[in-house]
Amino acid sequence: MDNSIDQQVSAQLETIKRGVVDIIPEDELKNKLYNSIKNHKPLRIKLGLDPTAPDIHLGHTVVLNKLRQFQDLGHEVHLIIGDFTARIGDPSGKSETRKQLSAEQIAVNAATYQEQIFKVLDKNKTIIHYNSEWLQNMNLVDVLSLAGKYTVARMLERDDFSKRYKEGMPIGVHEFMYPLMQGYDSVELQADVEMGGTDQTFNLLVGRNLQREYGQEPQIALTMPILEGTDGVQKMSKSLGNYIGVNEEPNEIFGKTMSITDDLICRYFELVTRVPMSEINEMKTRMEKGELNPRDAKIKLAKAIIAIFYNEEEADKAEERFKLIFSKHDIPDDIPAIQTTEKEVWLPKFLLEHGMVQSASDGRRMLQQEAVKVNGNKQTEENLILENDMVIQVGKRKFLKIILND
RNA sequence: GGAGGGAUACCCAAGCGGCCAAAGGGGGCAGACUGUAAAUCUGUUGUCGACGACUUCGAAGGUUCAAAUCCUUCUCCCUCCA
Repeated sequence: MDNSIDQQVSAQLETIKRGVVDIIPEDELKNKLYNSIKNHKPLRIKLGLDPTAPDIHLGHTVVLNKLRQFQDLGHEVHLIIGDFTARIGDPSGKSETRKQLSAEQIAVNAATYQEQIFKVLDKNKTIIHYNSEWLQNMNLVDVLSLAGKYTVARMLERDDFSKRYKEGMPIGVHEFMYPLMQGYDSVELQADVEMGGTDQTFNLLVGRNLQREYGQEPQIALTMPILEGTDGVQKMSKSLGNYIGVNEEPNEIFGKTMSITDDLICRYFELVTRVPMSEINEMKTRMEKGELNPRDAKIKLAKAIIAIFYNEEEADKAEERFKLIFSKHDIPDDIPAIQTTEKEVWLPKFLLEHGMVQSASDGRRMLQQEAVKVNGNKQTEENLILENDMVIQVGKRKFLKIILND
């Protein structure tokens, strides 16, 4: 073996191993990398996407980030939109019936998806496929031949299948087809590596086995951790409301990042940013020694995240605004302004009309709790005489500027 | 097909005729504090121009001076047996 190639392999491997849970098997990946470098042939990295949930959050970017690293190392990323699977739907009504999507809906979702994905991925090094391209045209003979390559016993290795089987819960026969379809995607693609969260491990391994059955060199299964949400306990998901979305405003991202628990800081750095590991480890020891205020580490983290989805400039602006409001308790200058001709208002209703409170009752409570400020002074009186350029603040984060029209 | 158990606010969960706009916990919001929208502590958490009124305890009826609580029907969930 060539020494300089070996060095390149080690270097690539180090980047690749950052944050991963499992590389199955690592030796084969080394070989693939070696051959790739030697023959100047990029590896084909696969990721399957379900076009049902078009809102991407930081949790999704963990995998995307890894793909980006592969791209930066010169490899090819192949995204597979599972339009065929989504169109069939999953009628096994047990847990959350998977909805059947129309072709138009899938197209819309896929477009939204891509727009968000390319905030992380390099568009020029990404190839998009739709699995209906090959799955749609299979006939029953093809399907049975595919099914024949796997056994029921092996299917039952999958956790949720074996669990449901033991508990006497129904398992639709077609459900066995889903891992096979996903695995067949790898065959069509001749994938070298397939990525996924740890929950995808079984499916990734099916792909490996199928490729072997079809006479191909099997893919490497590479799994990434499931990221905890801003609460630090449960996995990040939209329905739990503990997510940071890639499409959110820089100020929102900044604030939400500042609200994560301290022990999540390094994990976020490792999994969602491109900050070098050496730097992260240094911050970690300095925080442990008390030399580095976790708050400052979080500021750095928040800026790094914004820089990925937007740019450095937006990151700086968000930081400035945050410091102004929370550290100096000042009033920012880019607050929403409303024009009005009213002179005197009843605040509970007025605040409600401008979306500052949930209801008039809520508004009253805010006043009672001394959460309302007018031009920086506490306001407890329910009636207020408006003045031009007056700034009304509810809580720490909601501001409104009054422009009086005569 | 048979037997039983359940459905209460954003979520979990008490209450089983008046003292219930409904305990407790979680979450949310706010205040204090600080290192920050971390942690901790405190308050608050149906609506209404409001010491009162109105709507709410799976749905619809009924009994009662009075119903989340009792009765009837219906819908949905769960457990056991066949």
